[in-house]
Amino acid sequence: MSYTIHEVAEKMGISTYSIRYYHEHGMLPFVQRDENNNRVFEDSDLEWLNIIVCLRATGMSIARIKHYLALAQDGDDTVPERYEMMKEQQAQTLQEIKDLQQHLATINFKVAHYAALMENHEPDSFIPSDLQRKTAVNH
Amino acid sequence: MSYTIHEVAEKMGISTYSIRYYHEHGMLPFVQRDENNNRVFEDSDLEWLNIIVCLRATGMSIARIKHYLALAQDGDDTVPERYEMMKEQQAQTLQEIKDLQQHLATINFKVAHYAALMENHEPDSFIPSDLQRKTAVNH
DNA sequence: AACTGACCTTCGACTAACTCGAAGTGATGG
DNA sequence: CCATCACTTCGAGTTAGTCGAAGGTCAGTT
Repeated sequence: MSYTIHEVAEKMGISTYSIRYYHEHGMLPFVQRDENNNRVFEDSDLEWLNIIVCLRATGMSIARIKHYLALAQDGDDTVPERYEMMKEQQAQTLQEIKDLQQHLATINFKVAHYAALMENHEPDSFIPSDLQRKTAVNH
Repeated sequence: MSYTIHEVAEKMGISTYSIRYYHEHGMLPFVQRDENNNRVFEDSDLEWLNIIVCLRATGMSIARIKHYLALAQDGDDTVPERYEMMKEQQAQTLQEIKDLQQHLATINFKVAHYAALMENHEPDSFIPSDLQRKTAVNH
């Protein structure tokens, strides 16, 4: 099964711009062209791209992803390094989720605060106290 | 209590560059200067900054944060709009956490895959199958 | 008095990762 | 034959920092 760049963009939830950017930067080495020079994506390309999207979304840089892909094309000897990379990515992503949950608690407090203000028609206290309870615990 | 830019950077876990950037862009309107033109941060500035860091970390753009701060300085009439903004940020952050958890599952699978390869000294299959099980469910 | 080092300042250049628009190519369809 | 559509390349623009150079102020030391 093969796909156009727009179909791939749709499937992966990213823009065609990004896909071209990844391709231009050598991150989709197996993508073919048809007789009109249009990119043709196979399922195996989508698998690559899926990994790329996953690693980007969890904060890995383009340079590091390129390094990872180079390792993957270099055979079995690189498995330990790839393992280390994924372990690191795993740890970073876990931390990122924790951070987001903490920030979410702050936002939850804000939402509740404004909801209360609107409910009770209390005057909104001026800026300092509006921002006062930044470290609200909320879980 | 007042703080230098380096103390604030340390406390907030961001760089001094970012703090200057926020200040230059009008996001820290109450920061004072001492007699040598150095920035002096009060606790109320840290409260502002804490909100800024929270909103940035959850993906709000600088432009939108500036709008939010402008609303906050505009008095009670803007509470409903601020409420809507925080509701939206809340929803986006929840979604972002879900997405990250999904990506984490993919990474977990990769880690397990490489661990198995290293344990069993199996040859690493070539790229397509290496990337095969991208949609592993893992929760 | 001059020097050193620790802080801070501004300014302008640079970066990553897109994002977009303009101009062009080639197949399809009325 | 011309329009429309889907794609192409290329170069410029955007966001949110990140950094280094050059310089001011002060405290302590030689």
